[in-house]
Amino acid sequence: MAMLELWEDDTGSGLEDRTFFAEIILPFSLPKTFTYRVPVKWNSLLEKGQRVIVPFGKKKFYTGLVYEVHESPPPDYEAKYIHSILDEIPLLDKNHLKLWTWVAAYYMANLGDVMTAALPAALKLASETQVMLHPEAATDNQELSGQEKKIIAALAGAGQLSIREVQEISGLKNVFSLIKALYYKQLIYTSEEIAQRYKPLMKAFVKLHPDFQEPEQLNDLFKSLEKKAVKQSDALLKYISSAGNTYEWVDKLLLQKENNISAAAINALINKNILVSEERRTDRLDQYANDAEELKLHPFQQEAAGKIRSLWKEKEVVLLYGITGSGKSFIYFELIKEALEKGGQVLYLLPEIALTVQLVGKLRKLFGKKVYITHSRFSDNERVEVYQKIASGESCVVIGARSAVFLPFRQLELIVIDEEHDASFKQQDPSPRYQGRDTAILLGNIFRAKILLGSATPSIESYYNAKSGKYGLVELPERFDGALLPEITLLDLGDLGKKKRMTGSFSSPLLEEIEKTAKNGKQSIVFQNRKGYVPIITCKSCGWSAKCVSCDITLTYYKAQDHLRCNYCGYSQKPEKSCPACGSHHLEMNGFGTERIEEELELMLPSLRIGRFDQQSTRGKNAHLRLVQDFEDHRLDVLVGTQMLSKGLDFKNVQLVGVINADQLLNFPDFRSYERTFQLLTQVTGRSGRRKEKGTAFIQTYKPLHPVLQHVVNYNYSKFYEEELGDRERYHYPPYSRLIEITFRCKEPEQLEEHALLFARSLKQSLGERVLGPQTPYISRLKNYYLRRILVKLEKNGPSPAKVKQSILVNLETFHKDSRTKNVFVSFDVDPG
DNA sequence: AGCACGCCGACT
DNA sequence: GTCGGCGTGCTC
Repeated sequence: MAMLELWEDDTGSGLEDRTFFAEIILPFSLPKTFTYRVPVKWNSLLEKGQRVIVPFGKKKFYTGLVYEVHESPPPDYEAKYIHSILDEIPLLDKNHLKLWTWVAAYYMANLGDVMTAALPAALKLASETQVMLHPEAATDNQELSGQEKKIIAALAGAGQLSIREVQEISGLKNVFSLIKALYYKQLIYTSEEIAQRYKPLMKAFVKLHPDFQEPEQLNDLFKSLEKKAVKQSDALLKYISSAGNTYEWVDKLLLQKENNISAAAINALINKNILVSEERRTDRLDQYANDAEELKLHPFQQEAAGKIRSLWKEKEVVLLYGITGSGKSFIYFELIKEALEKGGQVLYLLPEIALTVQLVGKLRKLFGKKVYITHSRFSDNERVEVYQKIASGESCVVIGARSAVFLPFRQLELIVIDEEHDASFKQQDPSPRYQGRDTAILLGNIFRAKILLGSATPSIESYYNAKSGKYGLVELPERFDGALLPEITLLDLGDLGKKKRMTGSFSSPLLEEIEKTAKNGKQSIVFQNRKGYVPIITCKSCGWSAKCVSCDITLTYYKAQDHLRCNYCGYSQKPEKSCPACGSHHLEMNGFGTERIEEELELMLPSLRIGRFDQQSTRGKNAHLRLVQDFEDHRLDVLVGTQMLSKGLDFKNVQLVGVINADQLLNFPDFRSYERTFQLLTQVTGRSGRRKEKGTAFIQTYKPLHPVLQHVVNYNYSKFYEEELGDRERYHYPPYSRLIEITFRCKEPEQLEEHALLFARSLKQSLGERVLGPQTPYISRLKNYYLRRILVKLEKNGPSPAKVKQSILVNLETFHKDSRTKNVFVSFDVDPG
């Protein structure tokens, strides 16, 4: 434990004779905080929001966070002592703890889950078991297995190893039991050590020794070096030219690289005490010089910014609704500039950080060094540095995905949430399952910061909030620079089929237009929202179809790799030659994925250069960028792709967008499907046409009268919204509700069915209309279990999640007593809405 | 997250 | 007969 800083005794504060206890959050999914005793010497030192090291379990030590300090000793156990304090100044203040508490309660997560999500891994230190050879170990006269000998040998070589390292070196699987055995034989001993995980980056700097700074002395020095050490004299000269005549500190590596001088020459100068060297702490974050580009707004953008400013006087949140290409970003930039001028911090939230190169570049040109980014791709050390920068209270803009809401802001002035409707603001998988957008709004409220939501296709809930007056609304109905919106046409697949005007997936009008567009030197985008070659393989004689062994989802066939894969879990297998159910060889490929569309198009229009843009074709490190570049530089005429095409790409020369089949989108079994379809089609078709040229978009469909498609064609967002909301209310899905998901799990489907139905009935008696289901979930099977789900809506003004959960649990208990079903398991989760 | 305890299958 | 699989439960 030598690495831990120990604090000085704290006597004379008047608190010496009192005993304090602290509620500590531990970084695991545990339902409560744990009570630890505060050593008397830290009575006045310990504060809420500090990180501490505490013993937990039999021997481990973990980083915990002080949630509360009080004086009530726990009644039925002896509290352990806090081992040490990690932050003298609390890392988090009451604002952040308020956010954590809110997230945990609102999304039914544990505080530990929130802590795990909120703190960079390098700030969560934990002890590791170190293994050492016992000094008096008599290795020779003991009977040891080969595996044990291997471990002893490894330890003899290294002296001390962590269990992890032992595992890596020995390559053994059962290290833990072997170490235990060796421990009992008294051949080794163990201890717990806490490793510092954040390592500051050290850089060497050099400077001319003060003894040589006078001109005559320097002259003498050069004279003596010129004869025997030409390289050194040269190096010294280079140093002087970059350090200037005040002989400043110069980055040693940079000096070497830029002037092509060897490390040996500089080291020799250091050894001779001609140069002085010093290791200095530097940060890893990109530091860009401020190019100080002037921000110029068009009058209509000025006007919109003005409207936003005045709405902020009454409302915390403003929704900026502007179609693709309407110039939203410059309005963000203007408001960011103002926030920075006030000395505040700005959070710029984006759904996914991957496709933001253009944005980051622009922000750096405008705000230079004040721009920081956080990524999931950033290293632990880099994340800690961004975290510390924000915690220092420095005025800056941080660009980040949803988890950036947990950064330790001090002076938060503005939050911009771009592409507000995007589903990836929702964290679905590990708890806390939270909606990043809504959490950001709460964060803004806590800090009294202004909040700006932006989208070309707002989510139903935000649009509703804006229309109902909860948020301010600013609309940009026109395209920037007077550019025209594309003309969207629906092509009736049924009708065109009857008239024999279809070739494979392509209707004649679409095909002709693609050809014409290429001839005119313009580009086309073909949108098909399915990966792979075919999404389903079925048996013609018995109806069997290839499904994933664990997910109950049909397997997609990928032609390039000649295998079937589950798009949900990634399971893959070789395609069957005959039907495994009936033995028939009549296996049929149904439907079209991007691979197959690309292949068809290549056959029909062989003279065109066609590319494919989906997860497969963009997998490699730079494949994605290269493909985008190829298309941008017009080395391709057509780009076939999935919904990846809708994300933030801006192709200037695209004249035509073709949607292969809109029905697939309309059939997606999810209650947000129409909204998503509307958004996706609006975004994709919006990629067509720029500047003064009007674009064209064709949507092929069997349902040309479908209201969603009609609204897309007419750019009729409000109308779409009215109908959609009406529908949702009819089906008891208000657009903004969170749902408690009660999942029943059982190996016997009949038993599960019966159990879930009965339970839902009894739950409906106490909770009424809020209970939905049992649903047939999209994934109905998981490994060898069958799943059934009951949903309970959580209304904004209804009882709290905890209360609702409590009444569900009470119900469940009585239900279990009555029905005696023991092999049906129940778990709880939240859909963050 | 660890780690202990406890109960069933394939092995020296 | 035992090792070792992971399901369950506890940690202040």
